[in-house]
Amino acid sequence: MAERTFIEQTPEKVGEVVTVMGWVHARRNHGKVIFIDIRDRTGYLQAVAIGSDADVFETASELRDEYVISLTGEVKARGERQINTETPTGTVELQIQAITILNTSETPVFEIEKAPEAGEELRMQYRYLDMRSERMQQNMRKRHEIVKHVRDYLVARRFWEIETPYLTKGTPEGAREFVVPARLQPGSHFVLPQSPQQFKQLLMAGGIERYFQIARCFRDEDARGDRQAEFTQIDMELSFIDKEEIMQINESLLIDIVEKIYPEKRIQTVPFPRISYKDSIEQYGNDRPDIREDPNDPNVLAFCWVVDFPMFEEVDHKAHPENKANWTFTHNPFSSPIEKDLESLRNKENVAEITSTQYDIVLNGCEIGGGSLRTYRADDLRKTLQIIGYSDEIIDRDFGHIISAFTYGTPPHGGIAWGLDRLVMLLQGEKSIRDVMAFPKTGDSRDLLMGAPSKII
RNA sequence: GGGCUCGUAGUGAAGGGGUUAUCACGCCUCCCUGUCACGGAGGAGAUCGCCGGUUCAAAUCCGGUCGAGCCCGCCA
Repeated sequence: MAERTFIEQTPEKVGEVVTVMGWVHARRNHGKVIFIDIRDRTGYLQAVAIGSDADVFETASELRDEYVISLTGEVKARGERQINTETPTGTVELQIQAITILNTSETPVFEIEKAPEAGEELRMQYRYLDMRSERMQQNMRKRHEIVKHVRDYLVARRFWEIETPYLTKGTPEGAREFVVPARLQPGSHFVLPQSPQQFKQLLMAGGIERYFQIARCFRDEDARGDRQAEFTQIDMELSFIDKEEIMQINESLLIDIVEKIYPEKRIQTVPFPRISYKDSIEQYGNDRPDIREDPNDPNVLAFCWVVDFPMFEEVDHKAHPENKANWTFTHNPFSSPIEKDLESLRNKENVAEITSTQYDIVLNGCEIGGGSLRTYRADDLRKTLQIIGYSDEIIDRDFGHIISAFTYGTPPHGGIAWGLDRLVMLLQGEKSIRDVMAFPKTGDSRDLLMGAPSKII
């Protein structure tokens, strides 16, 4: 193929003969002159075929929407009265010298330009068409930019990007897990991780010191607008660190993302306000306060931290009749209490008063992440698990690996995980995380494009 | 597991017991040398999600079912 010029580059190529490749976005046939709007990932460009060039004109008249074409021609400056100020390439147009049809297309089931108005079922079924729309292209591009930015930022701060297994072991309690039969151990199964929580702590035990991962997580629960069966966390963990440092790194990173990738948006308050769990419940009625002064301003980002969560809460025996214990953890059993409550934990007294080091990051009333300092001494983890009613047998069976690790010099550590999909959703002004995922699933977790799940043949 | 909303040409919507089932966009044919959501003329395209019931008559009312969305439960 000829060397390709991206459409966004064409305004600087006046007078040059270039080849652009992309999709037929629109065509306007005026009898003796045909205008083709060709679209690639970088934009649209008007190309012109005139009747005096019979070969080109004949091919141009055969083109239909979404045909994939290669156009070679001279980039010409438009006359003053023909400049289109609506588009970045409106100062130029391509005088077509050769057209190659690389592939044809059926009439799309919905018009690409109107994809956002199409039914969501159809958009998911024809995701590859939906994805050509400006809206989805922007969502995918911005998501990429955010992830790239996070990577660069963390790597520059001595984090290592490490992958943890997707085929792993179940953990009791928590979300329902996806199960994968283990062929080589009939009757046994793997589960897909709800989060890399235990692995990242084991990485700290392993001396990695600073880790991050763009990690897929799996939860076999009913979906919502902001919940999918599989979703992506930006997961990180650090050793020899205090709470303040972790919050500071994350706060700076979020501010940096907004400043670099969303310069048109404004963060309502910097540094991010910190609200205690108790105050949040009292003032906002929940633990993800929407502190926006003007909730109708699409460009305002109101971040805040919610801190001082209780470590334990009383078990709701109606919702969890199988749980005979009196206490359960509010976030996860691996969070450490704050320093002054460690004695209570160790003595298993004043349980209701024990405060966790947990911190949640909230944006515009939506929880986009949470973390804590972790318990890193074996006895303290055992005490925590005992408080929530686990016997020593269960603890050794289900948590033996991590308790063992803690007995071999695990450093103090802590971390956080962001819900990437939710963050991108909020930054992009979308109402559903489905719109910032390339291939989302329906509310009952089916993939309409692939037809999954399906019977194994 | 529960509640609510929706399902009508390819797409998005209107209609709400008797209509030739309406509109916009798209599609097809023809005309058009400056449009950029081009324009003009004409045309095709719908067993009104599916099954059953009520009725002289159902897209319309009722029941069920399937599919989609939202919410509650659930989401360490």
